Amino acid sequence: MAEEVFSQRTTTCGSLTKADNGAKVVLNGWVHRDRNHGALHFINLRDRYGITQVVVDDDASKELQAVANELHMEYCIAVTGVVRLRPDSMVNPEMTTGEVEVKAERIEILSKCAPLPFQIDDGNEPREDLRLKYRYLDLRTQGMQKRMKLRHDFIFACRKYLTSRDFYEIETPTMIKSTPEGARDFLVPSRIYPGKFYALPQSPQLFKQILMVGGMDKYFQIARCYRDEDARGDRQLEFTQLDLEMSFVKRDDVLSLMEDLFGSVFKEVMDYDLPARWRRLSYHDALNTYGCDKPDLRFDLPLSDVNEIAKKSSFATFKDIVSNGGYVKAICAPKSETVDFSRKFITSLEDAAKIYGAQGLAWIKVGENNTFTGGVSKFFAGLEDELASMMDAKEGDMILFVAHQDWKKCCASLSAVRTKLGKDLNLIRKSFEFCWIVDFPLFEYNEEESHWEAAHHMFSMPQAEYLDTLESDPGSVKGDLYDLVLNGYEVASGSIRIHDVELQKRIFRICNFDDETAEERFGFLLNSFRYGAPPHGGIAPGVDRMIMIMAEESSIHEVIAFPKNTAGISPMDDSPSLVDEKQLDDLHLIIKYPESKT
RNA sequence: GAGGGUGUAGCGAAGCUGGUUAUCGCGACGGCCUGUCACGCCGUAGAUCGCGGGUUCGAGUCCCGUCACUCUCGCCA
Repeated sequence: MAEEVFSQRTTTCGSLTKADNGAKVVLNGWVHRDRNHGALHFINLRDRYGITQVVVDDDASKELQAVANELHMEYCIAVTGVVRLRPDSMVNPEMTTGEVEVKAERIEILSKCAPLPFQIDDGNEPREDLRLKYRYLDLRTQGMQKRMKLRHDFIFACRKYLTSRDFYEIETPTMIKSTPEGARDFLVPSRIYPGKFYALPQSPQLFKQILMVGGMDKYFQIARCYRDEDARGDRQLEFTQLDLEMSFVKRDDVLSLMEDLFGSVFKEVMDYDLPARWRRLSYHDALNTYGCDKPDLRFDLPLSDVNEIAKKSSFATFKDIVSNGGYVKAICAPKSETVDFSRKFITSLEDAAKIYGAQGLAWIKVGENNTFTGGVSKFFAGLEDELASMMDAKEGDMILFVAHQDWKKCCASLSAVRTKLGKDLNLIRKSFEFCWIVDFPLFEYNEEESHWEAAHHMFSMPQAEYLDTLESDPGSVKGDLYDLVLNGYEVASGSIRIHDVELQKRIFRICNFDDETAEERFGFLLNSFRYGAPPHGGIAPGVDRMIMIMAEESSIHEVIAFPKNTAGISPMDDSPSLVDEKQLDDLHLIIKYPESKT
């Protein structure tokens, strides 16, 4: 190895204070800004820890002046010099190191920087694909540095807390057997066994259950999960879960552990005090009251059932839908100082509703003494006081209605209106509002394939009172399932699991897996249950989503070091990519291209 | 699979109902500058307006197609 190839730092760029006055130091870092006054140079030197001002004085040697003149932004340099106090009038209170500067005696250029494809930290954020292509530059920005720290702090705090509660961190395989339900699997072809494939796990579900059978009692893992589905702002094809599982627990043990965990983590990481216990809503109540199973509780605006009064109105559309067993729901938009309930605004709300299946959005403006104007007001003649009182509507408010045959579509459409109102009317409080959604239905009917399937997954325990009616009335069965919702995002999902072979088989059968298929697919799980399986349950918070919300971002890309774009491509390393014929041969694969491609 | 939005110099943007040489900020390059901290000042270069076709005397602008990115629906136990 070479001897000393560069002057190694004695401290970082965020640490010097006036207590260090007179100290000889070496700093390593990047040229953040370079202010050249001819004979006088100011260089803001940046590393992960902060920024320190380096000065090249007019008394500097010719050599030092020459090097200083050569510098450009993002050059990686080593500065040897002496810490000194800035003149009083030159102190920069904006910088933590603003009371001092380093008078350079020597500057070494460790690595030059090519002309930048975009500027770092100048406020003009480039398009995301460019940021992703040059992620190593993007990561140097203050925002990314801050979010990577938040991510580390969050994960470390989780590890620490769970360890204190007797959890073991255990890794499970990332090449496993493909299972037939849920999302599409990513497959890994086997070289040794032609035609056979591993799958990348969609979650460590079965393995963590088997860890419980193995007597590990309490387990967690920062687990990478893979699902081959289209991306969104809050999800991509590979993501990270804080996966955990516990033995000999009931639902409330898991819920209170999570409350304690995040209470501790939010305090430690953000100095934020969460309530000790969080609101619980049944799945049905969440849909009925907020229209969706992941309500944003940073603002209220509940939905109301107005079937009864709709029936009494003279509006044929509502009456028809109600008499055919459909639903009419309404929401009251509070009077706003900043937003005018114009035709244009109402249309924008209607557009939001239509995305989720609403045919239209009916509206009424409430005036003085419950006088109704506009929209469908004339059909509610004589019902003004009743409706206004039911909706708690006051002068200046607007009542909005969605009517639909299908309860879920009615809820979802009006929920979209609620969300838009929250944003547009500026009703969203700045806070972290957790809530539990519990009592999910265990099964949903798949119309296309004409059979029942698991609403979450097939390993969740039905609630005891439904054990006798699983087969006769699957649709009404509620499970010991729970979702954790934060600010309108689903951030965790879990359940108490089945640990009994016969019960598990009954669930498989209802989901259209005969015993033979179930044994073939899930035999290893069923087998483990034959050897003294403990009651167990768990949950898996999405790490990316949690940190995204904590960072007040709207895309998980902002909290993942190297994310894929929405098309599943990584612009930096250009994956996915073609491979050599030789590699395909080794894997016994022949590519069958779609017709449109070459 | 479907819909919306965006695409103008290395980056971020402006460019109105079509009208001369496409504008601004940052950056790059050259020069000046002793207390800046988004330093300042003077100057220079840099754009087939995503791509293809059409309408028109004339297209960055209008129309059709296409590609890329992005948001959303479907999908995501």
